[in-house]
Order: sequence, then C-alpha cells, then structure tokens
Amino acid sequence: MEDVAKHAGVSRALVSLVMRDSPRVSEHSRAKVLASAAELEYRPNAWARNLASGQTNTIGVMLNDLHNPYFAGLAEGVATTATEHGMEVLITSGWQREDGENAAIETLLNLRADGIVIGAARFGGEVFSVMAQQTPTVAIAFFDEPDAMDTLCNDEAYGSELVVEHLTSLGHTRIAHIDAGTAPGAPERRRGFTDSMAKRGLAPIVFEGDFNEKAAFEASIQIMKLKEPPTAIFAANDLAATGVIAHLRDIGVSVPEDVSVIGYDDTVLAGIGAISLTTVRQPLQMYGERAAELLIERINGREVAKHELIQPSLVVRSTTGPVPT
Amino acid sequence: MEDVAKHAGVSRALVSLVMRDSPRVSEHSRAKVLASAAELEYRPNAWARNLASGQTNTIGVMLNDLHNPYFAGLAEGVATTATEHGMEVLITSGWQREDGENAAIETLLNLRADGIVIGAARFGGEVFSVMAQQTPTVAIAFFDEPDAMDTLCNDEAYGSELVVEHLTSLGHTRIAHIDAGTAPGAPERRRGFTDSMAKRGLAPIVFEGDFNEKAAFEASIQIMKLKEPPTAIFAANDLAATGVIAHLRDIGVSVPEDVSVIGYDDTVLAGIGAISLTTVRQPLQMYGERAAELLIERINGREVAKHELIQPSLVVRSTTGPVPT
DNA sequence: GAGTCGAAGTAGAGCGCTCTATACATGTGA
DNA sequence: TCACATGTATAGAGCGCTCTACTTCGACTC
Repeated sequence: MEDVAKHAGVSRALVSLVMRDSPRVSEHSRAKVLASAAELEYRPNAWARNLASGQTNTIGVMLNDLHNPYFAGLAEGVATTATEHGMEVLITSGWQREDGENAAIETLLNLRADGIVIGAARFGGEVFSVMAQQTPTVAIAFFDEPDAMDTLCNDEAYGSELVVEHLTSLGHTRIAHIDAGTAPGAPERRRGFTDSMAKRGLAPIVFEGDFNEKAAFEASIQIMKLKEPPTAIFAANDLAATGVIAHLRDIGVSVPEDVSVIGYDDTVLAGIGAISLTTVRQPLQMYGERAAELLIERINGREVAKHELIQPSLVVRSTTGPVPT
Repeated sequence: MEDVAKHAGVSRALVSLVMRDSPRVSEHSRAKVLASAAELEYRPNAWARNLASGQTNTIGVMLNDLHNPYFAGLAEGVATTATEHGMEVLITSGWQREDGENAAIETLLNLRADGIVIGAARFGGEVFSVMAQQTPTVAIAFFDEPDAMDTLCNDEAYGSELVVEHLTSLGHTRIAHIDAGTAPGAPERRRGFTDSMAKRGLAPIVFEGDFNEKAAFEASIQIMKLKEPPTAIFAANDLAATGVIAHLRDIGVSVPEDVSVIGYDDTVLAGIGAISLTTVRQPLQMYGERAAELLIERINGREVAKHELIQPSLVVRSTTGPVPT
C-alpha cells in the first residue's frame, strides 16, 4: 500500500479510501491511484483490512456434508444475498463427522465471520451455544428454538399434508411412511404424516428408516411383506425413495401402476428423467437467501431471535398415479 | 490476549506461545494460561495471527459448482490431507458463472491463502495466471500445462480404453460416444475413445453432447435414428448417461438387453440402486489428497511445476451386458 | 474582506497478534 | 569459582491495513 501511495504521489490513507470506493475522493486522484495499483499488481490484504476495521464482511457457511445436494442450493442462496450486500461467503464442511463439524465451526469462529449459517448440523452440542453467543447465527433445519440464534425450518406439517392430500386425491387410502428416526426434521415430518392421515380417518403406517437408500430398501422389504401392503409409499427423502423404487423393481412391482412412491426435497436426483420422482420441494435457494437476510438483520443490531417456517410445495412427476383397481 | 496474560500473571508473549503449542513453555505455565483462556473464553483472532505471522495455514478451494457431486469428493480429499498437516480448508464456489468464478478466486487471493486448489474451472482466463504467480496453485482437470501451476488430470486415454475394452469383450463392435464438446477433459476423452476404437479396427461413432442430461437425451435421439444403431453408448458422464437411459426407456429399448450404456465419474448417481450404472470411476478423494500434497510441496519451496495423470478404474454395474444376438 | 463551509487529503494511533532479540534463572564442567 | 550452556519468559517492534481528528484550500455568504 505504501508503494502504491508513493508511486501515485499521495498518502496511504488516500489509497485506502480509493480501495474502499469511498466517495470522498476526487475522480482525478482515484484514477491515479487505481492506475498505480494496477501497475504494481497491488491487492489489499484481507487479513489486515479485517483486523483494522474490526469486521470481516464475510458470512461463514457450515455444511454438514458437501456430498448431499441438499446443501448446495442452500449455500448458493446465501451467496446470492451476500453478494447483493457486498459480503463474501466462505464455506466449511463437517464431512458428516462430529469432530469435523466442530472443527469447521471453530474455523469460522476464529475467522471472526460477521455471521454464520449452519446447514442441518447433525451433532449440535456445546459449540453451538458458544458460537451463537459470539456471532450472529442462523441454523437451518434445527427444530429446537434456542433464544441465542435464529432458525429456519421446513414446515413439515404442511409438507406432509401436501403428500397425503395428493395421494388421497388419487384414491389411495393405505399409505406407508418410511421415516428417518431422530434425524433433523424427521420426527416433525412423521408427526405431520400421522396427523394428516388421522384427520382423514385413515390409519397411518410407519416404518423405521433413514435419510439414505439402504435403510429405505430394507424398510420397503418389510412393508411389502404386509398382508395388505400399502398402495403408496412416502419415503423420508428422495434418496430413500430411490431405495424403495429399487426394491419394488427387484420384486417386480411396477411404479406407479401398482404402488406410488413419493420422495422429499426435490434434489437433482428427483428431476433426473430416468427416475422422475414425485416429491416435495423445499425451496433451498430461498432458505439460503432468507438465512443471509436474517443474518444481516442481526449484524445490524436486531437482538431478539426469529424462528421461521418455510412452506414447501409438491412436484408431481411420474412415480405417483391413481390407486390400482 | 492481554486479558488472559494478566489473568494468568504472565506476558502476552507467553500466551502466544501457549496458543501455538510451542514446546518452549513449561507444563506449569501452560496449564495456567490454558485455564485462564478457558475462563475468559479467549479465542485467538485468526486475522491478527495471520497478519503477524505472514502465513495463513489455509488452503483455499475454488469449486466451479457445488451442485456437481463430482466436486464434493475432491474437496473432502483436500480437507483430509490438509487436516493431517494442521491446515484449514476454506471453500468458495463460482456457481457456474464466470464472474462468480473470478470473484471466488479474488476472495481466495485477498485472503492470502497459502495455497489454492482449482476444481475444474469452466472459465480460466487471466485471473489464473495472476493467481498462480502470487500463490501456489494446483488446477484439477485443467489440460493445459502452464508452467506457473501444478495440474492433476484424469488419464482420459486410459479411461476410454477401459470402456472400449469392457464393451468389446462383451462382443460390442458398434459403439457410440456422446461427447461434451470443449468442456474440460471432454476433447481428451473423445480422442481416447476414437484411438481405442481405431486400435481394434472399429469405426468410432461420435455425437455431440454435453456434461448434462438434456444434451445427451437429444444426442441419443439422433443416435437411435441411425440405420444401424449402435449396441452400446458411452456417455460423456454419469448425468449424460441417465439422459440416454431416459430416452431409451421412452422408446422402449431395454438396457442392457438391447443397448448397453456406460457413464463416467462414478458419482453418487451411478451407485443408486434404481440406476445402477456401469461407469468409469475417478478417484476424486485421491485427487483432492494429491492436490493438497502438491500444494504443500510448493509451499515448502518446490519451484518447478508438476503435471500428473491419475488412472481411473472401471465399475461394472447393471447397464452393460453382452451384445444382443 | 472576514467568516463560514464543505470537499479533498493527510498524519498517526491502533487493531490483536507473532517474532527477534534479550533477560534471567538454573545447571554443568573445568 | 567462573564461564558457558540450557531452558523459560519477556519486551517491543512490526504485520498492512482503517479510522478519527485534523489540515488545507477554494467557493460562497453577508
């Protein structure tokens, strides 16, 4: 910076102002400084800048697992809004391990990011409360409602209602749900399902599974062994739905002629022509955008935590159809 | 830090040493300092630390598109090796847009990351050379061999050979390849295919496509309209393969009984039971690990660029079978 | 012509650390 | 007993910026 200042024949302070796009600089000096900076290949040092200014202009995003396409949309949403507000986004991942998740948060905390978005953390724990105290934080798909941080959740009751509504309108009455135990969102999704069924006087069938293919495959085996197997299966998520489909194909049951299958999340997977899964769409991008907005509100001084529910929508593709006669 | 020092009754310098795990501290003082730090919830400020030390202990990873599962393994590999060496990993994404990619690199550069990994950048351009001059850089799937940076590429010739070898051993002779134009790696993959075919005295059939479902679907339409359609289709990647499968299903051609289909990359997609795609596996995790190693070599002073080829392997699943009689 | 004002630029302290040089015990061998 | 290691701890100068307070100067008012 010193060099640029000398080269342009001005003070360091002026260079600083130019680099920050301050309006308090004459066009003439601005041009001079910019030219010198370009010539010397000067690039402001983010560390020094943040240290001096006490803020980092950065939103940290901690994703539990980069492999899960669920998270990509989320991060992209954060990036969109952050960019609009002139902030940068830095991503870390927990790689599905607890120590990884802690380390990732630790990194973000040491970085003194202005705000942190936590994408569906699997582990939570102590670090969380520490974090939220030190830095504005919004957690996604975190169904507790801690005072310390904002949360953004899928409206599971509504999502399940959409599923049941769709299936019953097709004439289905025997509907099974493969859940995901205690994974984030799963209990709420299950409750939504049983409630929606009960509301219509139908008996909910629930089997235990997980947010993956294998568990759903196993559950599907159990389900199809029932004396009166259901005519529709509502899987925990899209990946689980593919497990169900794989099993049904193996035993020669056709989808959707014999059994309808429905997923959740509308990940890339569901959209693939070779699968073409009916599913419930979570507007992930919007999650990310909203998370960034909440964060910015917080950075600007909001004190009290907000907890918002986001409404999913149904995407009908080719794995659901009318109940067989 | 000042506070911790006072609280523990030592100097700031000693606190600094303790926080950096220096061996030059007595057990007694270490314990005292650590206790004070914990009590005051002290957490070293990464910005100040990096500014003062002139290094960041951070590897930056720029991924062109977080949505592509291809990249997740890559980042994970980098993270694994980085962690072993006590370094942190920060990820940015270009979101498939050129300005996004530039901004992401800019961020990493301003951050003064000790090294940068570029995952299959779509755009390249000037920023690249600037970057490699300022910071150790390794580019993945970047088939130019610039002096300034290390590169790590898939051995496309070998991968294509694996495909042709597998298909011909099943008796196929009419094999079509749907390529991905000039996208990174695509020209090499295409050349590998035509070479391997030519070596066996077979005529390569090549149709233009892209690394996505839609383009492959279209190409598949053209291919199946041929007077003598091929008995096997080698798609540009897994996603493209699903496009082909979707089309074949639409026109009532069964896979692999009538036509064999083979993908590339072995992404999650390929492994899904409902698809179960034969494909060529790129050891993405290993790519990431190797990239981090190269970077660390560079950080430790290696001057001359290395360009390495990594060998893929064949994963046989259920979309390839013997040629129909 | 004195006073005021705003725009443009500058000086210099300070952000929270690290790192070099140095101080100070204590132990060791001649 | 002294010189010299050895192991610990400290002082204080930066690292490359930002930010507050201040200066300068020309334009404008009355």
